[in-house]
Amino acid sequence: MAHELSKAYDPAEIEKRWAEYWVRENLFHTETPADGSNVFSILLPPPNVTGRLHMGHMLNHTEMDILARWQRMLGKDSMWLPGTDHAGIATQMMVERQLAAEGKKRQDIGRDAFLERVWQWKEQYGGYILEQMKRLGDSVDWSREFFTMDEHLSRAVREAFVRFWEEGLIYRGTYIVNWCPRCLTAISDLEVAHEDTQGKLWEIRYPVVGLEGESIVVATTRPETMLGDTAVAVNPRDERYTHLHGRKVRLPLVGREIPIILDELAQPEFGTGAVKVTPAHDPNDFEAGKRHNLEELVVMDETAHMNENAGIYKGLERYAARDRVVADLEASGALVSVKDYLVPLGKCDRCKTVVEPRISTQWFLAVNKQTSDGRPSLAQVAKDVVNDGRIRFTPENYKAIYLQWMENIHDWCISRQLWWGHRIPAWHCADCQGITVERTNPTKCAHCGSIRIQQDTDVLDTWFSSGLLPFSALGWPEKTPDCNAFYPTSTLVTGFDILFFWVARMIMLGCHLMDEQKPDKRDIVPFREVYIHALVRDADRQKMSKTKGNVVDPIGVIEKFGTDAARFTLAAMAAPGTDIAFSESRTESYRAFANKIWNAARFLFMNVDRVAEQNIWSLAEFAAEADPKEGIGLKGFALATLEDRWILSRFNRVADEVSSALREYRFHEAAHVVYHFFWGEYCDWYVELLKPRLLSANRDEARAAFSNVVCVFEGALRMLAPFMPFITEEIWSAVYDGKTPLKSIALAAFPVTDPAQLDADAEREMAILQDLIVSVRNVRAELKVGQKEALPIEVFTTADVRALIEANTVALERLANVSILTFVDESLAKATNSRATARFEVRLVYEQKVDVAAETARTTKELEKLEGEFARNTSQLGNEGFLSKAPAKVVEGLKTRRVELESLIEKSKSRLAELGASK
RNA sequence: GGGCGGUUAGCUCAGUUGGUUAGAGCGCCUGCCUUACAAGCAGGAUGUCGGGGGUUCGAGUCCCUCACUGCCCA
Repeated sequence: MAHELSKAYDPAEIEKRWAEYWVRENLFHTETPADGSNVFSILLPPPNVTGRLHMGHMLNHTEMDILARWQRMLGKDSMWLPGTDHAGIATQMMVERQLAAEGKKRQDIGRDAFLERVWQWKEQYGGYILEQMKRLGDSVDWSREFFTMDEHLSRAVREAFVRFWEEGLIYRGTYIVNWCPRCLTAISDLEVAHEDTQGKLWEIRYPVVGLEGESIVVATTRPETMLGDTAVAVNPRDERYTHLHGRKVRLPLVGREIPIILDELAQPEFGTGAVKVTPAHDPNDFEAGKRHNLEELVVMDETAHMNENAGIYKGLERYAARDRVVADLEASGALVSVKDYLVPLGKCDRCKTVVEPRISTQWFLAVNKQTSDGRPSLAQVAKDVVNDGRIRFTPENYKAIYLQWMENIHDWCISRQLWWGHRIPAWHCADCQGITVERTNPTKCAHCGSIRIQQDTDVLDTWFSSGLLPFSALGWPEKTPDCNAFYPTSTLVTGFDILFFWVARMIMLGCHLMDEQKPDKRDIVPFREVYIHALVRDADRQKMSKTKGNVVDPIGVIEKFGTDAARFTLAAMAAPGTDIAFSESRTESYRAFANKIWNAARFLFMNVDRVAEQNIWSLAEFAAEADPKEGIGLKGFALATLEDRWILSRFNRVADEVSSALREYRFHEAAHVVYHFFWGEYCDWYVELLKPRLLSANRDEARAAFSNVVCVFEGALRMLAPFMPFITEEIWSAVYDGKTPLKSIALAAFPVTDPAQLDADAEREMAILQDLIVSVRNVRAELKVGQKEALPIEVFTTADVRALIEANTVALERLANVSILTFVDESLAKATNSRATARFEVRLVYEQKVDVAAETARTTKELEKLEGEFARNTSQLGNEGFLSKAPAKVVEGLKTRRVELESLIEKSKSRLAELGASK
């Protein structure tokens, strides 16, 4: 039979099969709808082609997949767009490494041949991470897969560049930029990681020209740059130097005379209050240099070796030069002191080489400038759309972080001196030096008509192209049906580490470039919501890092516990704003959950087979009734007993709780709710209560029971499917004996609350019954009665609870192992082997008595707790302010509780007295 | 230096607008191979919610302050 499940749950086999099936069937392809009114669209943060899946990806993908599947099951046109990023530096480095193994450099083979090699590399290894994504079960639309260097995406990059150029927002200029002397390229501010490093502070004496014995002492952490000093700055308010205004100093070692300038760059409070100024090698000095028209004397080359301007130091690497300069300063007596000093060193994000500020000609995107046609700046719009709620951040505090960053943003250096990437579409004229920027490759200079033009050699920052993805991947600049239907995307799920790199840039670029396509200005944003997820750390809360060796490999976790368990673990731990301390013990427990689902299915199928043979009921009857596209409540559920009414009500309530949680990205809550419902309610109580009816000789009763138990089970599978897509797919298919009405559970409907199926009475009554059963079990455990020994019990209670219990004696007998149930007319509070609650008192009829000492201790503690609560209750209810100000509901609750407390305290006291007497 | 966060059971973490008895998983203790599940079942123990002060009828939740700690930016 098609619903035969293997005895042991084996995720590896199941997951492999379905992962392949989903891809093969193109199951998650979404046709483009006419408009975006019923769309849920989400863009995958494209992993680098060089990338390998890590735990951060798995969290990120799990969350997106839960959202995408949930929305799809809610009937949305759910489209999750996958792709990879060409990752300029990273990819270029991979191929350079290959070349190095052959003893070659990229310059040896030339640009064209090199790019050929990169493409080869990409074809061969670039799809690795996409294959890993398939193992995660990501429900992406593979038919729309993109690569940022694809032709149509490259065209979008070019169009964006040309437009910005035409609007005056892209400009070329000579500025001081962050330069990586190893990668040999400029990098943006964001790609520099500042790190406090133990260094030194050298104080150097610069003699004042024409004033014998006078000098200025400057402090520096980079003495080698003194070779490029073109001034010394003092603060105009600093009286220590007033008499030196207008003078010059003589640069030690070099002998050059340089002016003393007055500038706020020098802070009187700091050290001697005087600073050396090296405009070509420090960003602040560069600014000061501009203010004072100083010469920008470059003393290093692009590889951070000293150049001819450094005189005798020429050819030395910067740190070797530093040692020599310091030694020479010391020898000449110009060195005043050396102190240990914590230096905030900027390092290249990619290769950790210390960044060298360097003057060079680069391309920039102006972010604080109005466009030539009078539109507000990119940064302004990017702030507006967040301030006015067109984009919403979760957790909310990222809004402030984002806005603050946007407030202080500088122009973006978008050119990189790499070969791999989108080459800048600008042509330089050898005759008139003019720049030609066009949509199609020009053949002559737009300014002088010369044909001696050459394309700029730089490429664009990778983030420039990824910043366009929310629309370029949908076909922009064309006004495609995809742009119409899927932009703005519904939500963006990503980590805070790329909040500025990527999220902020998508907002700037998206709002600007999509403005013309979206008449409703609410729709210009690249996404309506941003969910920033946490960091996955190791079990000890340490950041995972290769150097620490504590990196958890997601594929390893998947192989050990299964994808479903790994996904569920991450979901269950993904509370917004809180880092995840990933632990295998948690994963183990969620594999146990998967196992529980598996065994529940086996149990059902085992019983189904039995009754099918007797022609009582079969799965075909369920399949005939089922409408898997209908998500409201449960259809075909027959209300017969308390547990039926209860589980139906709980199912409906939980459906709503899961969706509410997911709407607010509270993945952990959604996971917990569905976990507890399936295990703690469906398995532990409903199935247990239902077992006798499954075996019932009464045909109608048995049929109703089977129908119900399978009905809820199938509904629960649909509720679990976004979290655990594999096991639910496998079992759902089995429920239909392999003849599913839809190609996948992923296309079925997610449960939605039917208010008519909520039943508060049933839930309240069930709680009493559960309480009674647990009380009996509790006393049994204390008496150490064997599991198999049935005992008579006596119950003292009110008429309505009595009626409730009488209607459910079978349940009581089975689940509490009760032999005979007797109702008595007198309180059992004092009786031995008893338990008292506010609704009933119950006693086990058993000659052996409980451990009096242990029972006394337990009851004493209970009494203390009750009395504590009673005292608080009394003081609150005796408080005028409370009575007049607290909501009526709360006051009523406390009053009801007071009556209960009085009764419980009375019962505990008499119990204690009785125990004392029996000693 | 500027900004943001965290401190709740042995461990890792939840706790939505202040409101009745602060929860989960793991771990721990006791008893069970009850034929769906030992990856299981049943029962149990465990918290001065970092310290101090304040607002309030009422504070784990809001404010101030101190301590420790993490992150981002410069």
